[in-house]
Amino acid sequence: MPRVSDAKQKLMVAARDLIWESSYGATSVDDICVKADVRKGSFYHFFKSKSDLEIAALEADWQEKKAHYNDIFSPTVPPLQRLSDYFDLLLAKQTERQKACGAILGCPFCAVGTEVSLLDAGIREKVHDILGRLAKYFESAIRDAHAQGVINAPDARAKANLLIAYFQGTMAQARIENNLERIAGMKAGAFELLGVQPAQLAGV
Amino acid sequence: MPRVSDAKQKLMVAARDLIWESSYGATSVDDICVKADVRKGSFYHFFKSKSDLEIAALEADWQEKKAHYNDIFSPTVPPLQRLSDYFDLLLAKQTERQKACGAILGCPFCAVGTEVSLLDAGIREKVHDILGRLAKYFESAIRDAHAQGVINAPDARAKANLLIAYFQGTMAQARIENNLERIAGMKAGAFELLGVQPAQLAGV
DNA sequence: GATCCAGTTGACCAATCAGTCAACTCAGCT
DNA sequence: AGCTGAGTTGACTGATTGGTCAACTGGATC
Repeated sequence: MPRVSDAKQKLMVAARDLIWESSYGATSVDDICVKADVRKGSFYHFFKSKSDLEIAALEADWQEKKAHYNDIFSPTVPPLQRLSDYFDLLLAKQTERQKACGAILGCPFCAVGTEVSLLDAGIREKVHDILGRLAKYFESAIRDAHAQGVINAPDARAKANLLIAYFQGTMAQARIENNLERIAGMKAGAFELLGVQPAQLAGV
Repeated sequence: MPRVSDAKQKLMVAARDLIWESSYGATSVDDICVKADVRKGSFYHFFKSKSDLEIAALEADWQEKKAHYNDIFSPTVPPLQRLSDYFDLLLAKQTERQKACGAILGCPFCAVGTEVSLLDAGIREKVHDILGRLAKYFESAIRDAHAQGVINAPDARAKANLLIAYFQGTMAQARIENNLERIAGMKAGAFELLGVQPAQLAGV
């Protein structure tokens, strides 16, 4: 197999960043190529369309995050600690991005999903799929927390849906308002939503 | 003042519908003009840019909704009844739209806000402003409910933020998943989030 | 060193984009 | 009747869009 190329990866990273920092519709294939330092012909050698690239880029983005999430949501960690660690990581990442590009970007999956779900079924399904995977982490943490008696959530799935919706809504608000405080306050909001007693939070 | 024209209104309605049913970026000025049956020159007679039209269309959309909301959230209505009525109206409107265009569209303000908040400061501020006005309805209903002892929410503002975030997140999910059930289940989720005792819901 | 082929290149295309403009229409006013 | 000016019209522009293509490159295999 002659020639090793990192053009495909560079295109996916460039697409993720540009689309996150503006939008899918406002990001052109040319923009992505320039940022990735890859010529247009190479773009269409690796991806059959802009939509095709975005689907691959979303999956690659998730795969990268998944590794961290598997650590944070490890069953060896107390369930409320998992959620606390997750919100800490999220705040750190958003703060980092804010420093780099001057704005709060929110959730890259939800943002593009909301934008193109009525235009591109492939992207819609990919985003739906990825958000479903994220929900699984929340669900098992909630189920474990209920089993340990630190929260009352007989229906873990329903409670996870509540939490995920609150989470996504807050991320959307943070983006629209360009307001990091929304994200900073999310941990407290999540624990309030879960009905966590302050006593349970000692050391978390 | 010679000639009465409804072109401006027709353009705003067409823009709201087209952008809601696809996206801001994917909706062209030509599309809007065709749907409104107005020529391009007239468009730029009334609005100085596409962004300018969208800002006006968002405000017009809110003004139309505001009248209904003032009825639903009237202080003469019991506070939990207000919320219940609001979620009923929301479900009815989304169901109606689904029949008309075959998809769940979610919140028109949040969708466009998420899409363009990093590209267009004018639209971002308008969306931010409108979502803030909506939050006021929730806040006062929650404050009244707390005062009457039917829920426990000493900080009505914080609880309203929680509810609004859940609401917006659910609407985004409904759009991404094209799933009416998310909206149908939102009333129950909202009351669970508020910690409403089932006994308080008799007749609601 | 000939062959192979994944990867690269940049010119190219038709379609579409937001926005412009000068000419035109027509109801109300004097 | 003639003027005024808000509203209308459709052709037009230059830039940009997503996508195509034939020619080319260069490391690996035989």
